[in-house]
Amino acid sequence: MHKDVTIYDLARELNLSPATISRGLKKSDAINKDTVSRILSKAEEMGYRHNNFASNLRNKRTQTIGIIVPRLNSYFMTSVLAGIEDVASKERYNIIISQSLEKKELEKSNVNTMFNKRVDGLLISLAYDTTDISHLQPFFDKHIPVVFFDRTFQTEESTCVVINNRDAAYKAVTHLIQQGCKRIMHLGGSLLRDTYSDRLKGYRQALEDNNIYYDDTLVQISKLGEQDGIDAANYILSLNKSERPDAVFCANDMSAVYCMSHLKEQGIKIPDDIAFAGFNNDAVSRVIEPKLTTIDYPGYNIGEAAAAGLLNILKGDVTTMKTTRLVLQSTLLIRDSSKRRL
Amino acid sequence: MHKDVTIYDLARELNLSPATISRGLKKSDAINKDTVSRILSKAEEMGYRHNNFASNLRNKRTQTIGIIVPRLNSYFMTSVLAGIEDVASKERYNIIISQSLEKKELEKSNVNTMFNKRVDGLLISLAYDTTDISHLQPFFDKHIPVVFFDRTFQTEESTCVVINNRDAAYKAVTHLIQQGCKRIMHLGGSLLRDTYSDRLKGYRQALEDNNIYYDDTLVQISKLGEQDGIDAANYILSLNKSERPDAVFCANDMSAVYCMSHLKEQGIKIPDDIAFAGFNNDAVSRVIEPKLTTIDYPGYNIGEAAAAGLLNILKGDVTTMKTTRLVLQSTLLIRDSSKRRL
DNA sequence: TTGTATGCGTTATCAC
DNA sequence: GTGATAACGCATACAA
Repeated sequence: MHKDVTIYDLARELNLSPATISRGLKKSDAINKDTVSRILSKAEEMGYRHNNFASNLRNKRTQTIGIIVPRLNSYFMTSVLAGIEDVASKERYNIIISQSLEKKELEKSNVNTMFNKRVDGLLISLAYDTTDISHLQPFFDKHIPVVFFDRTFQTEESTCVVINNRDAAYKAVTHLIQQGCKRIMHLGGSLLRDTYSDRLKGYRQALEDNNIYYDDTLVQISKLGEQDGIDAANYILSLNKSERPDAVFCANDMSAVYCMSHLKEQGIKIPDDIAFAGFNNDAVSRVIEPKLTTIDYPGYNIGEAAAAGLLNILKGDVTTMKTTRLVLQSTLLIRDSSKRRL
Repeated sequence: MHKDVTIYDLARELNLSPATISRGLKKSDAINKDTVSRILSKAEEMGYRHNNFASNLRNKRTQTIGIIVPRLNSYFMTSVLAGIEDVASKERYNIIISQSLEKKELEKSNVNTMFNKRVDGLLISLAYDTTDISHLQPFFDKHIPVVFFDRTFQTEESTCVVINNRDAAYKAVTHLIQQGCKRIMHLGGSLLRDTYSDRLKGYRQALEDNNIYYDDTLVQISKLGEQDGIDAANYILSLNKSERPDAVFCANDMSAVYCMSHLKEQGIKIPDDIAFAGFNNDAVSRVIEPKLTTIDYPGYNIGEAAAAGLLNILKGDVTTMKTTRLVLQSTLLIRDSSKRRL
C-alpha cells in the first residue's frame, strides 16, 4: 500500500508551490497555460488522484446528491435513475442511492445516513407507510434542498415532481367505461400517498361522471405486490357472478398482471369477462397475454425534472426557494386487455 | 446556514479535550462510562454529526465499498444488492452503486470514479462487451480488493462468486430432451462472458451426451433483450417447418418471454410445438402463459457471498489474498412451458 | 482515564 | 502568475 501522491509531491517535482498545483489541476486561468499543462502531465505521470475528502472538508460541499427510493426493481425506477444520472453528471454531481424497501423505518435511517454523508441535496420518493416527514426536518433546518418525486408529500419547503395521477386514472377508467364496463374494481395503493389517493379520486370521478354507483367493496388497498394481485383475483372469484366486476383498474402493472394471470388460470376470459387496465407501462405489461392497457409513466422525464429542479435550487439563491409543483404528461396506452368487441 | 457542531464545540461545553470527545463518541472503553454518556447526550443536544470527510482524511479509509453492475432493473440484481447491503451494513460499511448499462466505456468511467472515491473494495459484474480488465489495473496496483460476481473474468488477483452455469444449462437442456425435444435452439449472451459461454458449453454437452447433432444455425448470440427475443421468434418463423426447433433454451428469462410471446401470437403452441426454458427466475417467468421453466439463480446468496468475501479480504491480511472461486447452487424449476404430454 | 500536539490533502486569502 | 499560510474536523501517538 504505497502512499498517495499529493499536490505537495507534484509541487516538489515541478519546483512550484502546492497552491499553484491546486489551481493548475482545475485549469484556473490565473495560471500560465504552459504551467497548467506541465502540471497535468506530471500528475498523470505520477498517478496523482484528487482527494475528495480533503477537498470536501475544505469546501464544505460534497458535490453529491442523495436519492432514496422505495425499490429499484422496476422499469419505472430505473428510468427515473437514468434521468437523474444524466442531468447530475452533466453538472459534475455524484449521486448515492438507497432503497427504503417500502419501510418507513428504513427510510428514516436512510435519510439520516444521507444527512450524515452531507449530501448537497436530496431526491426522494416516499415509502408506502410514511405518515409524516419529520425525519426530513434536519434537511429543512439546514436548508438543504429536498425534492420529492412520484410519491410526494405536501410541504411548503420543497419541490415536487409528479404527473397528474387523478387525470391519468380518470382517463383509464373512462376508457374502460367506454368499452362497456359498468362494474369496475380498483386495486389501489396506500392512501397516505397522494400518488394513490389521486388515482382513487380519478377513478371515483370517472364513475360519477358516468352515473356509475361507487361501491367500496370494489376498492382494495394493498401494497400492489405479486401476492396482492393474486389475493384480489381470489376475492373476485369468491363473489357471485352477479357481483363480480367486469373490469379492474390497478394502480400498478405488477398487481394487474398477477391478478389477470390468476384469473385466467381459473377460466376467466380477459377482456371479455373482465377487462384490465394497469399503471406504469412496465416491461411485463407487454408480455402478458393479452397485453395490458396501461398508463405510460415517463420515468426518465421525471428523473430529469427532479434533478434539474434540485440543481437549480443548489445553484440559485437558497432563500428564494419555494414550493413548486411540476406536473409532467402521461399517456394512456390502449392494449388488448381492455379492448372489447362492442 | 449555521456552522456545524464539531468535537471542539462539545469539548468546550463539557470542559474536556477534543481527544476525549473523539474517543467518547465511539464509546471507547478507555473512557469513563459516565463521561461517555455525558458526551453522547451533549452531542445529541447540540445536534452534533460526525464528519466523514475529516475522519476519512485522517484514517485513509472510506468504509465504503463500490458496486458496479450492468443494470439494476432485474429481480436478480435487486436480490444481489439486498444480499450485499445486508452483509455490508452489519459490518458498518456503506455502499455506492453504479450501472454500466452494458457499455464497456461507461464501465471504465465508473471504475475510475470508484477509484477516485477511494472505495475500500469493489464488487463488479462486467458489461457485455468488456474484453479485458485493464481498467481495473489501478485497483490491482494499489491492492484494493476486487470481487467479481455473475459476469466474471479469470484473473489471479481476485475472487469470483458464481454458479455452475455449465451445469445449470446442462440440466435445463437435458430436461428438454427428456420431454422429447430433439432440435433445441439456444439464445445465448456474449461469449466474452464465462457466464454465457459456460451456458453454451452445458447446452452442447447435453446434446452430445444424448447423441444430438450440434447445429450452429440454432445458436443465436445477442444481448438477450426484448427485441432480441422477438428477432429470434421471427427467425424461427422464417424457417421451414422441418427446420424449426422444437425447443428453445434461453440464457435469460426476458428474451425467452418475448420470444415465446411473439411465437404465440403467430399461432405457435407452447410447449407442444416449441418448448421453452429460460434462466434467472425473474418475476416475468411466473406471469407468462404458460409459466416459464427456468433456473433459479440465487441472487441474494450471490450478493451475500460476494460481500462477505470482500469483507474477509478487507479484514484479513491483504498479502494472503488469492484467487478464490466460490460456486453457489442453482436449481432447475420445471414449469408448464416445457411440460410435454408424452 | 484524560490531555497535548500534530498531520491527513486541499483550497482560499493575502501577499508578492 | 505564483507563493506562503491558515484553516477544514478528526484521530492517534505520546505524555501525564
